[in-house]
Amino acid sequence: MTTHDPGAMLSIGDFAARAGVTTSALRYYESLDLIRSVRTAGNQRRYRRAELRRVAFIRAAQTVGLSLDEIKAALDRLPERRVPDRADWQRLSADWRRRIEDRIARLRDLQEDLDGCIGCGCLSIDRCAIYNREDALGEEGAGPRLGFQTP
Amino acid sequence: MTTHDPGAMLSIGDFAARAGVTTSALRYYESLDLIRSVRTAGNQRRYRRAELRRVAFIRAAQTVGLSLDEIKAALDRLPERRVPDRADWQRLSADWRRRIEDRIARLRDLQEDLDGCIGCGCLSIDRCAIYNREDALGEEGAGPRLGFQTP
DNA sequence: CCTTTACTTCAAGTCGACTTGAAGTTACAT
DNA sequence: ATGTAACTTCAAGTCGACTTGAAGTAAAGG
Repeated sequence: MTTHDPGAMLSIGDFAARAGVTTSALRYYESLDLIRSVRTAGNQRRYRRAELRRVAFIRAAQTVGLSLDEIKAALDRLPERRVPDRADWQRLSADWRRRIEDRIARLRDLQEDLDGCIGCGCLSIDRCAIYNREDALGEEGAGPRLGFQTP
Repeated sequence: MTTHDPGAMLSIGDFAARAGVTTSALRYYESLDLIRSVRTAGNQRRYRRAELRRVAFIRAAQTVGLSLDEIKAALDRLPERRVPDRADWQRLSADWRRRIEDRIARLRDLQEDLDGCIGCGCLSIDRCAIYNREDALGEEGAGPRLGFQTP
């Protein structure tokens, strides 16, 4: 901690500690315009407490499987001038809840199929429900194919 | 298709087509000992049809968020000599179902929290349930932090 | 026999989300 | 005033799961 002035803006170290992320992650987020900071006379970053909410949103959104690009798109819909209020966040989180529902549904499907397909040791792979679930993979660029699809 | 002999082993191209993955992915899986092939006199790979089930398992497991390392661990518990039977696969899938349940539970928690926390626009980030959900992140090596946790 | 298509290996490239390191600067506590 | 912890930028490294490309070999159809 640098100072104890209650109303002061936070240094990157303090902010990172409160946000539960590393300072390098914060700089990275800022480079992507996900969060903002102001600078001191000596060029150091200072954060408003309201930015904590943005970071919280980013981390939570990530655990639901959103990419930083998608998160940026969501955050960009927040008002520039005023501090986002309850209604703003609610608009965002509605979108989000649909995603969670979606993901849960996918997992449920997979689990149901487990009972009837791979679990049964069947050989009819071409007709296997699990197997034919994700068909639109392969053939388009580099990088991990699976691991987490953000549909 | 190379030949129409019904009982023949499959070339990598045919196998890939049936499995719905690319040939390069198959070679990669083989390099990790996830699947096996035999070689022709001319050093080309030939696959038994039973291997299709392994690939189906791999792909399905990936959609649930397992890494290839974890999948290998699971597959290594299958018998070496005989072709895996219904009981073998069922033993595996039981383990698997627990993982799916786990993942669903996590998402449900997150969704519940959404109703009370970020959605409300609260400022008490330090007490926020979503925010404090994933604390054990940061500080251990490179690579993506989030995106999908395989706990 | 010849041509095409499919295969072989191996090294290097790719993507997202950061981290790490180097070289230098600022701010706070004594 | 000074030591040191915290900060600055920028380039390069990392991880998993593949893909891409080059250079060469094999197999099937005509």
